Amino acid sequence: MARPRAFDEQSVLENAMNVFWHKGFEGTSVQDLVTETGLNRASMYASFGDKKALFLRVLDHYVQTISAARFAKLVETTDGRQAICETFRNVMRNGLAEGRSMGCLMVNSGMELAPHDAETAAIARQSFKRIEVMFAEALIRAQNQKTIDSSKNIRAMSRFLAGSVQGVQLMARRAADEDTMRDYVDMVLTTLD
Amino acid sequence: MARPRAFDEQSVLENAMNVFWHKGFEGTSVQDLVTETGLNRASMYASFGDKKALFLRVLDHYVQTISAARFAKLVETTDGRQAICETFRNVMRNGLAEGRSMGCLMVNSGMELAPHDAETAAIARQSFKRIEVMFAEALIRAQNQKTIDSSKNIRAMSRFLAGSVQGVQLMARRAADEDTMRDYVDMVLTTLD
DNA sequence: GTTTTTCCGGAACATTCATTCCAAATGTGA
DNA sequence: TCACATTTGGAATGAATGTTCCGGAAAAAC
Repeated sequence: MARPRAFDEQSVLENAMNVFWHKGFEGTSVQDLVTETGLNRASMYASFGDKKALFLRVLDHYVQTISAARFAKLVETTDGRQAICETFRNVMRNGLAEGRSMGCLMVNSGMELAPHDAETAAIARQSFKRIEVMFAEALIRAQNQKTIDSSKNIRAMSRFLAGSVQGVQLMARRAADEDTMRDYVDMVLTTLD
Repeated sequence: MARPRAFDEQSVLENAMNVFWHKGFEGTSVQDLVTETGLNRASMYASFGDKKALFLRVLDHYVQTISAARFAKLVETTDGRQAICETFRNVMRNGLAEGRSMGCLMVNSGMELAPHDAETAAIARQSFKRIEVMFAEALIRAQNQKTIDSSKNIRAMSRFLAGSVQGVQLMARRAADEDTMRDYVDMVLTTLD
């Protein structure tokens, strides 16, 4: 048949993701991508299309790997209240751990591109909605388990929590100190009482 | 003496601010600035230095005008609790009003540049701190006025409120719908109870 | 070993980028 | 009115941008 690809698509996406995540879309040049992925220019265009197309692939990859891992506990943990608490702790821990301030690629991209790029705006909006739904489901579980009050407004609460988790990502990107983040998260979680 | 300037520095800064605010630092080209300010290329470099220097001037201008106006009620309103509530409503109203999704230039810039640019990172951090202090002072007032419980931890609360106000700016930039923003803000304000 | 199909390396492309330069224009003070 | 100091317009700079193209390399199938 023909010569097979010398690169692994997943690991190329992984590397490209790190560049975009760190530098943003506009801040990343095609040269950066070539250098960091080790992939040849021509191969990149042949396999992924232009910069924008690659970026969208990267965004998808981010959702399926990083984002999925970050919110895994939120859907898996049967104890609804614990699911929420652990998710916030998880996001905070990640934010502090990732050496250079990264935050969340989806939040960053939404902020940078949403105003000019309808495509990215739609993806970010959808991503936000999904997180909102996950929180809502955890809240319903918690109400059934009697660990949060039944009078709480699920929709308002889930919107609040989804917004707040983005607040944590924002602080992480700006490399806020640990104390500030911890105070913020603790206060968010008091709304469950 | 010599030929006087044909432009007003303040209005140039105003126009430049709108461009940076809308498109971000990397997304804004010098050509954009020239076109939008109507100022000549040479005059721009002579009066403001390079792109980065102009950006820092713009950031300062933003703090002194937009940001100051946005948080005016927070320091002026003697009723501490009302000051906080009105500030959130104010920020939300601005976020919804500014046609194209803008958010807050300081938040946007912090997200975009903080990881690579220490100068901007420091300015953003300082700006965040100032807001935190304003909330703290309003909270203390409120405690003295017995409109919030004296057992509340001022430092944690002020950090939470400062973080949350940025959450609102984030939603505004991503053009979240009004209902979602309102639910979010209402929930933030319940923490005062 | 030849053929065939794809991939890879790197040069080449036009465009845009931030920045600089210079001559002409301009208004002020003498 | 004249000379001076500074701004202004626009061209020019060179580097960096995203994208394409082509000849040679590589590996599977015959």
